[in-house]
Amino acid sequence: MTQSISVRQQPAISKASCQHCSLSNLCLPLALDNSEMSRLDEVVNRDRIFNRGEQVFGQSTPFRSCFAVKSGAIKTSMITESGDEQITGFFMPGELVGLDSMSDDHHASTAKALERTSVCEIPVDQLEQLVHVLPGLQHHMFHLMSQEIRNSHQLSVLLSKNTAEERIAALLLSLSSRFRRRKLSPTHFNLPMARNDIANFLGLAVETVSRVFTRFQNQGLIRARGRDIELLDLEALQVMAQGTSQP
Amino acid sequence: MTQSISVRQQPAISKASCQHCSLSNLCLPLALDNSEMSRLDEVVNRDRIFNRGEQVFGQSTPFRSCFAVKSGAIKTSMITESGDEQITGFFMPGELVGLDSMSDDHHASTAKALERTSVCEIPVDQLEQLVHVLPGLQHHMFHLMSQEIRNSHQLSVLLSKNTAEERIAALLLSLSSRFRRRKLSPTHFNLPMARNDIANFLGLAVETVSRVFTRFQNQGLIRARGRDIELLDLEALQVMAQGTSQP
DNA sequence: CAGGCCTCTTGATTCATATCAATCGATACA
DNA sequence: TGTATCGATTGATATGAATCAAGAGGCCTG
Repeated sequence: MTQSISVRQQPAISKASCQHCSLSNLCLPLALDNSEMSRLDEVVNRDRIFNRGEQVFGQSTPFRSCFAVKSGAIKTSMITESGDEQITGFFMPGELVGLDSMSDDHHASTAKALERTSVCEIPVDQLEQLVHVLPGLQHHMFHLMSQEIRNSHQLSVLLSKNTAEERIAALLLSLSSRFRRRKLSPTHFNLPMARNDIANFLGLAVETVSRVFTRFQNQGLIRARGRDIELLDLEALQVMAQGTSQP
Repeated sequence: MTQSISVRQQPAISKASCQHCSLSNLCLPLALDNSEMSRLDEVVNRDRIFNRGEQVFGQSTPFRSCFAVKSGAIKTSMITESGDEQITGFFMPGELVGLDSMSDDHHASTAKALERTSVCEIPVDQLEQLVHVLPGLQHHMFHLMSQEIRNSHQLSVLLSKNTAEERIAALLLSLSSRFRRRKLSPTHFNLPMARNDIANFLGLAVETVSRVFTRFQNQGLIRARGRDIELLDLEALQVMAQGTSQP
């Protein structure tokens, strides 16, 4: 039996300011000094809470704000005209959601909380004004958006070039490095999302995801008990993720 | 026999300025008034020419500039560690290439000319400064980058949810609307890219692309002679592109 | 004008993964 | 406490597109 004491994220004793937020070195404040940070503080709508499954915004929602994840996790997806969902990203604490919507007056995607999640809401009109007086923030915004493009291209590569095993290895490693970034264990963590979401994101059937997990387990690459995941052989996973196309 | 007089794009009698460029209503100047445009003019490196197959930049190139396509066409791709290419986008006149690289000091992708192509080079450090004094341009840059994220997400949807036929229909329609935007015929145009590139971009084998083209032709949806394409039934293509998943 | 080299097309076979079907376990529910 | 519901797993079968193989049509080059 594993300890089943749920290690809930304490909502960080933030005095409702970026300065005191434990994520300030990951999130937007990363690019700012203290005085600049307080400018940002003024426009941020702190601590909006969403329960698992609740929608942060939808494709029909007018676009007013971006959201920084504070705790929990969010998935974004596009719902096609024929009604099915394609998950386009998972967002963890310190990451910014909604950057794909800045080219329109309504959101380009739907964002849902994967678990109980708290976010900081950042109104875009105020963000744009702020960016205008804080060159560092502007640069950082370009950086973030560019990163987002790159991630998405990377996803395209995964979807069109890689096998089921390679895709799943890549996802596990991506999650791992994001946990590491937050100074959490990169080898033992809880998946914030269901198998279903993984399958959808990676363009696979749930059954395939399940099979690959058990295969990985039999090969001694991981240990998986539901959402509790342990990566036992990072190197092997890295090799796997890269794909070995040419002989 | 079709007229084989090649309708080469005249390099627009641009007096080397955005004001006189025929693309000013599509490209960056879109967001600017005349005085602002001349500021942009000062930083743009005009009329760099690349022949078919030549590289505009590569993944190892230090990132200094974005490029606006003036005539011709460009493909961008990511080369994976295992050495194979995944095309991430096609860029036509009036479109901006290189936005995925603003988060790093080297390019995130490789850009190659698909045919003889002229581009305007825009040094990023100067662009960032300019953006800082021209709020309209800043807004537009956010818009463009956001659009790029959206496009890429759209590609992911295509790759993971749609059949070969649906993907190809979608690509043809995307090209069509981009020709329309430039006031060219949306139903009769020359593909700037080879079948190979289409296949790669859409995550298919060349043979599959070829087969789908002939199938479409037999169904009376298109007429295809090599790169010369005529869309005969836009509506049917639209229906096809959306995919009919649920019964 | 012939030869060589691409690009594109067409046909036959194979394979990875989807789909269909059933069971199991856990959590929620009343 | 039993029952309904949902998520995950496992097995059997079907299939869309890849791969393998070969030929056809252009286009350049010597």
